Amino acid sequence: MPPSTKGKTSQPDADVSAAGQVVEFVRRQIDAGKLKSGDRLPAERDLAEEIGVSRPSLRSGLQTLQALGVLQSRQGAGTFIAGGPPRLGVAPLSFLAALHGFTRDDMFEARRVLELGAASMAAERATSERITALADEVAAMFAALDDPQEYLIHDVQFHKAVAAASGNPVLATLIDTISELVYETRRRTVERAVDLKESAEMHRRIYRAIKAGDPEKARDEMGMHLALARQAQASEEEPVATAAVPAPSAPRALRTKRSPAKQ
Amino acid sequence: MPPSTKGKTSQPDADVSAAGQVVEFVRRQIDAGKLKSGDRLPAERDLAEEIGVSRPSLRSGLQTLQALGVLQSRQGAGTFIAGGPPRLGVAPLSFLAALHGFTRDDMFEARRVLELGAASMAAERATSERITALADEVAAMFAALDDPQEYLIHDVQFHKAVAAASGNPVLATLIDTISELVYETRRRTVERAVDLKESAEMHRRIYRAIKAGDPEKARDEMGMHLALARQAQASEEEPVATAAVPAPSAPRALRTKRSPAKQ
DNA sequence: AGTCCAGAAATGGTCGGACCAAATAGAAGC
DNA sequence: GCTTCTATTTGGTCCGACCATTTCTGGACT
Repeated sequence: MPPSTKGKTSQPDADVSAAGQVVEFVRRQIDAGKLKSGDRLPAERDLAEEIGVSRPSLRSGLQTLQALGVLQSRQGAGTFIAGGPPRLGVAPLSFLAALHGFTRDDMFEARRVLELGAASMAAERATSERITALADEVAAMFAALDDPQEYLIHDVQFHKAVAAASGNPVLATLIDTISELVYETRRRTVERAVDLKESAEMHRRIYRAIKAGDPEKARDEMGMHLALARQAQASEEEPVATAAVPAPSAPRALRTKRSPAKQ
Repeated sequence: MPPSTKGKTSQPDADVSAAGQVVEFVRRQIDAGKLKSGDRLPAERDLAEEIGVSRPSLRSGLQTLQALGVLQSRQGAGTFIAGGPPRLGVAPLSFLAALHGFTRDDMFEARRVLELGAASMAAERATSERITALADEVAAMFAALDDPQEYLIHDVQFHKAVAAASGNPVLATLIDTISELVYETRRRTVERAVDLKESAEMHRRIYRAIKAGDPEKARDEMGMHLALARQAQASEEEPVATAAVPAPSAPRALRTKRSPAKQ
């Protein structure tokens, strides 16, 4: 058990488990530029041999990477590095919320902080392309005043566009993730939220502030908009807290397997 | 299209894969309150039978949950729901950064947005306990002016305390995650960062603004502090690719700053 | 009686092989 | 040339076995 023979330059993150080796291997390939977005990995059987682990172990590692959103497997086709825009899964946050009782207000507030910052930064440095994208979404919103479903799509798109206009991909990714989580809980109650005309006007004011390069105003306008949005959302609240699953299925006997000696 | 007729809270996300069933099963148990932080899951062999999948498939699902930070397994002991404070792993963001070329500046900027919001919110609603915790950290920092390592610990602790004082666990978790990622890359170059005395004074000013209940001032002070911190950090820049692999130094244009289209 | 330790049991980790299902590529037929 | 069908590739699932670590248990020792 020589603790030093591992002369590798690896971080203290010395996970020597088989699955860990796989994760680290892929990570190295990515860092070295040998694997990039959209690339296809070797077949599992080949990769397993190359890394020096069994196929089950390899799959264990790939499973981890898949959970992290790094990989995506398609049966019969292969395993690929995730493509498309940077995306952080909602699962981690969602589980965290369920375990620690994060409320929707908490989520919304965090989103508010992020979006306020994004709006401010967008006003400071948005490129003309980004600003055009914002304008397009505002126009689409006004054009969809009589179609709530369509309106909502462009509402979301507008906020994503603001996040993108901030020029910071980390911020944009975080906003996307939290928004998705917040949005997930209200999908049903779309229409009757607020007066769409009023809402569209607010978005237009945000857009104008960003275009004018006024960070404070952009932040304020976004703040007002979110305040109203949250209020509207709160009015349709329900006890959607953690333990609200309405008995999805039979009251299965769960604890009857083990020996009764316990407890 | 037909909105789920039932009042079910289940998403349209109908993953019927074996691993998916496991994840969903655990999720339900958590939502229903049958599993909570620190609890121990049944043995793999029992759980597999209960859910109705094979053990390999069960392990696949557990692997996913482990990657998400929901579970933690200990050989010989069992599998447990993650305990302790809410924590979001750095792995997802870290991989995303490696894949999409997020720069350290991007990270720092996102952190800045979050911490500014947290400081502002802390000033608005921090409880006396939280404020006391802040005071303790400030005191510890002043007491460690001659011990950079110790100082850094309390520096980090102070920022975590501010995040906690915001009263928003989502925000606090996000800040913790990003901070960890930012710190991860500079652990080595600790001491020579800045004048510790000056740094401690800045933290004290942040603390005072929060205690005084002045959101704008708290935000400003935090902003000034972070601006300086970033500047100091930038001065010790280096090729900080994640792994110190010899790396054929990919001639790709990946390591460049965000020159295109920005600013 | 209390304490300590070795062996047994429980439990997660790894492995090899086998078969199934989906997707793709290439040959056969029109 | 185009379509269609088959064969190969590839990921998904399962079984059974064995290993490594931890925990429990029973007995021996003080």
